[in-house]
Amino acid sequence: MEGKAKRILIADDEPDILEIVSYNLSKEGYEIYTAKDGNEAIERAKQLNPDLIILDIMMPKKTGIEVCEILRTQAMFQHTLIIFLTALSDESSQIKGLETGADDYVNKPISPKVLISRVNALFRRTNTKPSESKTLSIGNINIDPVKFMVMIDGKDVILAKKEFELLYLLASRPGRVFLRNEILSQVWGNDVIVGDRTIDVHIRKVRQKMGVDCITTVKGVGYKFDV
Amino acid sequence: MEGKAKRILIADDEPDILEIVSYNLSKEGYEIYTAKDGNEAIERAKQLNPDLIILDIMMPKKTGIEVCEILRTQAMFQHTLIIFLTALSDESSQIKGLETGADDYVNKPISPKVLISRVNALFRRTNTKPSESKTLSIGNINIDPVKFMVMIDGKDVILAKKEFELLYLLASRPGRVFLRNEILSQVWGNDVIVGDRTIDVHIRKVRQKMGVDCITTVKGVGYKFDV
DNA sequence: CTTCCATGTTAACAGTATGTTTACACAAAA
DNA sequence: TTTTGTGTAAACATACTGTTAACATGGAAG
Repeated sequence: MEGKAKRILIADDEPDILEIVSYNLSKEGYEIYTAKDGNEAIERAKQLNPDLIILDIMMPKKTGIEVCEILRTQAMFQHTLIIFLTALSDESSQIKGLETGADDYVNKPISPKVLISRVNALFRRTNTKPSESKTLSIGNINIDPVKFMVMIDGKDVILAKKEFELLYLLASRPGRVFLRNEILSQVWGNDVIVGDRTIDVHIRKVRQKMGVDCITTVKGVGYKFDV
Repeated sequence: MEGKAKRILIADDEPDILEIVSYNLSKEGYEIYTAKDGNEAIERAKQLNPDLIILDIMMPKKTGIEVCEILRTQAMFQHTLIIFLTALSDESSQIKGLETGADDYVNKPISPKVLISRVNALFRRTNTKPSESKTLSIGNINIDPVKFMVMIDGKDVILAKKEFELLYLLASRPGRVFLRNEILSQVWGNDVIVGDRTIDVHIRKVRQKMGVDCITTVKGVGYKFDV
């Protein structure tokens, strides 16, 4: 059910707001990142590629509107959710915000509960597209079967097909030990017969390419992905 | 340009509201249908299978909340957008509404313009796929599907039709890997049968003409546009 | 300490997926 | 008609994957 912690970037120049929102959303199981002004928001967005960006409108350097406009011109952020969170409650600001390409517009003073509800509602709606939803996140490791990509601390790791399938299997149940037989039947298929060392060699390649050792050997049993 | 007029069902027991909302949304090009109470809303929803349902909460027969709950149990309405439009502005109602499975919650008195913005925002998000003829920018690469042109660092690159379609598909989701099958069905169409090397040849031509290598091969899987 | 066995490591091999080039049919433009 | 360019196919070249085999290592049991 879980699988993936959504990443949320919050940009606001008021530390109080950052703290309140961060606290409440992280309690809901989201991974929270923050930025203090418009420029920092753009920079961090590019680094993190978050699932949702919450933007204050009145910020130093660049306003939330400007940030939104800039991000929306980039293909990378075409599908990123954006919520404006602002004290400007007048009608035209709201319309402007939504037309800039935001997905929601919430007025301050904010109620944490309402914000959480709206965030959840946004994710509920986008989650229904099953294509993007199988991404695994364990710590700072990101495994995306759609992009066929592994990211560690924001850096890409290119794995071959079998290597990726192997890693994905292990990472799908972090901490759980997979017997060699299980791995064979899941990654190679039941009817394929391969030598004993084949799994080891692939494990080695994955370990090597990832740099981080997140796969533990359980001698006489199999392998597991470290939690 | 546009595909097809979106259908919106509005349920409210106040004729005035029905009229104002209907008028404003139909002016935007939507097809509008109405219902006067909860039961009628459910009935008409089943008949019409609308793209969006706008529900008043305080209605005779069944409240908007009840209607929403009932609809959401039906597979048919799992992906239908729902907006609550209500005079109940208190926080808990809003939360309740959103948690029932609604996609937005707008308070009365309504501003037609705000409502329109929010409706548009919802559809913008779900419209995703087909020919979202928007200019894409990735880094210093600009792809304009209207002019059928690609610019790199301000310099024009002329691509043939198929080449352009291929590039545009990949660039529409930078980082995402497209399987060979996907590429075939999206660029060539489902029924067309072409040889194995055809995709490669086109990829090569695109790479060649662009000068920059922004397309990565994922062996055994497909191709992706580098982020 | 020695032995044994499971796994780690490395290099090399074969098969396959993709890259590359050329050629040709066909359509559009001139 | 000629000319030019596009899309596809075929043939060959290349690079990489997946696999094996041979050997190294390391820990546990005796």
